[in-house]
Amino acid sequence: MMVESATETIRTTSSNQNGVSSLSSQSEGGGREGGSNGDTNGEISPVDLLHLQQQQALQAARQFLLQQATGLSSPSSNEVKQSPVQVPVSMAMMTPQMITPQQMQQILSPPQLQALLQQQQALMLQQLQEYYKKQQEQLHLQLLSQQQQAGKQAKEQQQLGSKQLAFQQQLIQMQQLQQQHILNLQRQGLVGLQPGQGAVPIQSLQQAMCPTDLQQLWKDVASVQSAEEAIKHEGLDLSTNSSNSTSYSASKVSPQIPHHPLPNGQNSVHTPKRDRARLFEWISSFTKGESSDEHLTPYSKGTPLQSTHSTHEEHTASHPLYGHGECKWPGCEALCEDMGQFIKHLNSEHALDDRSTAQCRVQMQVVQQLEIQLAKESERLQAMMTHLHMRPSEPKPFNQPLNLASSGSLLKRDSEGFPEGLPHPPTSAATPITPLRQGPSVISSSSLHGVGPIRRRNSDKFCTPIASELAQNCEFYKNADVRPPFTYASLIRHAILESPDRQLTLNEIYNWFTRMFAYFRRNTATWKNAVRHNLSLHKCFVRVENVKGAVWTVDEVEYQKRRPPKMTGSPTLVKNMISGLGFGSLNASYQAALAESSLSLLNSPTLVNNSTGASLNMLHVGHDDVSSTVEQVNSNGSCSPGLSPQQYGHHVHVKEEPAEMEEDSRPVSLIASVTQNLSMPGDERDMDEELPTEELE
DNA sequence: TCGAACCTAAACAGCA
DNA sequence: CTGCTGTTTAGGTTCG
Repeated sequence: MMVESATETIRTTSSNQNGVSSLSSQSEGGGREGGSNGDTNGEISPVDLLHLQQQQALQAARQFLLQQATGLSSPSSNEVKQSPVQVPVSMAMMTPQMITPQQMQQILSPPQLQALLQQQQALMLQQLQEYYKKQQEQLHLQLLSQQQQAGKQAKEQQQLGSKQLAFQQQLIQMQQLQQQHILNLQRQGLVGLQPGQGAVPIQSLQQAMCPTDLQQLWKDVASVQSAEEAIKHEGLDLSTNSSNSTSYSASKVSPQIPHHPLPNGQNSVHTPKRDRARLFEWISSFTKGESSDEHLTPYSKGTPLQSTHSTHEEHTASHPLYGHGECKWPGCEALCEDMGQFIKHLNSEHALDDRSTAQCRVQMQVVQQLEIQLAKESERLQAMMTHLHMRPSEPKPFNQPLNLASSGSLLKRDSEGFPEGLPHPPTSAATPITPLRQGPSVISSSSLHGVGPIRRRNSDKFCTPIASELAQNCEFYKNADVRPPFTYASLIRHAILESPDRQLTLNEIYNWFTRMFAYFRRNTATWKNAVRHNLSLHKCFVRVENVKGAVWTVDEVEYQKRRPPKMTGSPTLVKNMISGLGFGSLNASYQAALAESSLSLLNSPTLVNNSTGASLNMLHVGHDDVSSTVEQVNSNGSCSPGLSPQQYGHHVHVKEEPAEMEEDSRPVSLIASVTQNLSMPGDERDMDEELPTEELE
């Protein structure tokens, strides 16, 4: 996705600004120039011509690089439209160290980078080939014109013949040189791929983009420049030189310098002097911070780096290119004892020359990629937030579970059905999303309550166990008028289990709701009715007549049984959960969640062995482990610790039983309770599937 | 499409 | 009579 758009960006930039045609037009200009030279100065020697051609070639190649870099700094409208958050490269170039290779490695995924680079490689190679082709045509034209001249002047025929021969030889040499150059670029990764070439050596880009490699990459750029210098100064002799100096492992990936043209579309057949002057203008416009300041993003604006840089970098106490006693120029790492030495080093080694400029361009490219990536990620974030109805302007809590964000009803399946049993993504249990949420100031809109119920089972099912979720977000729910992502049943159960005696009166349940959740401080009639409804409806809630009145308890077995663990939703999740019992390399919080999940899973009747008595005991033990250990650990601490494990599940099916009966039934086994229950014909709820055998089978 | 689970609303009864 | 508690029914949504 990102690669697509990135290349698209490049393409649009190129097409908009004559990127592709600039080379050809340039070579055409060069051709005309060479042609006129040939016409007017027939005396020009082939060697001079060749030298001129070479210089033109070098100049064009350099210009080509410059155009790419310049094109980056002037994003087209498409780019702007495409990535509103995009940061202009100009200011990034001022502080090349702002985005380190490590950061780049972190942000850009290797496949993305690789694909992008390959695209750019292909494009660049294509253009280079095109350029060389033009050069060859040019030479042929000149040859032709010379031949015509020769035809007119038969007198000098022989001389010309030898001249032609020499010229042709040089032409061949020139072609070899060009091929060598392309090959050389390919080796260095600057041009890596023939356009039609499908198979690309898949190398680990991550490895390629590790800091050391990036440094090497910088050095490589420098070597390219050196090679070009060599070409310039040594004429034809460069081939061995450059290829040797750039013997570079093909497995390395160098950053591709895309072919962005000059923004003004100028042809670049300038003399080197003029080119440098323009280059200096171009760079100094950044270093002076004139135009770049308006491009500063909130991220970079006002940072120390930026501020020091925008003043006068050479004279500030701290230099963005200087740190830890060494030069931070990409690929340099020269040790400088003090700032003065560094300044000296900077001025001598990183003066305004082709190499530094090329490095600047590469850095710009790096920044550009990062910006594209940032824009993409920002877009994604926006889309996600929009999807979750959590636009940044909205004061809704970020930590709000997905389901309740959309409507504001209780979740359909909560941790109750898969109660603390299922593993949950570390979103709420292990990962610190919490800092992102907005906290107590969050007051939900009326839409939260006005809209009908929207429940999502899945998130409820596999997300957070109520205990850990509540433990983590206790304060949040207390203050934020946000509907908790749990079912009434799970909340009631949690409230009861959290109580010292694991039993609550209805009013105490009400109080727990209002105490724990700001949401339940209004619309009391509705949710209280729902609570009562749930208490009555679910068999897992057992009403016990106490001396002080009726209290409600939880039949954990029934609760677990109530919803058989349908793990169809995420088999791998279950698998991982089970395999995660080893708790190998997970972090502590997630281990806790896993432990909770695993224990709960063990409690699940479907996973327990089927022999009645043992299973029941096991059930009890395991279940108590979950409830007393996990729940208490994970709850917000209000649980009373003094309860014996056997207290769970003892009040099973004592509904409508007299209080003393309940008291006596405490030590009684579950079987006894169930048997008792069987004798109650009125309780139909307990009749279906309540037999112990069924329960355990 | 169907069933399960859940939510909401409401009717009703019993009791203090 | 009122309010609380508890039960039951009905209708709706969501999801597998």
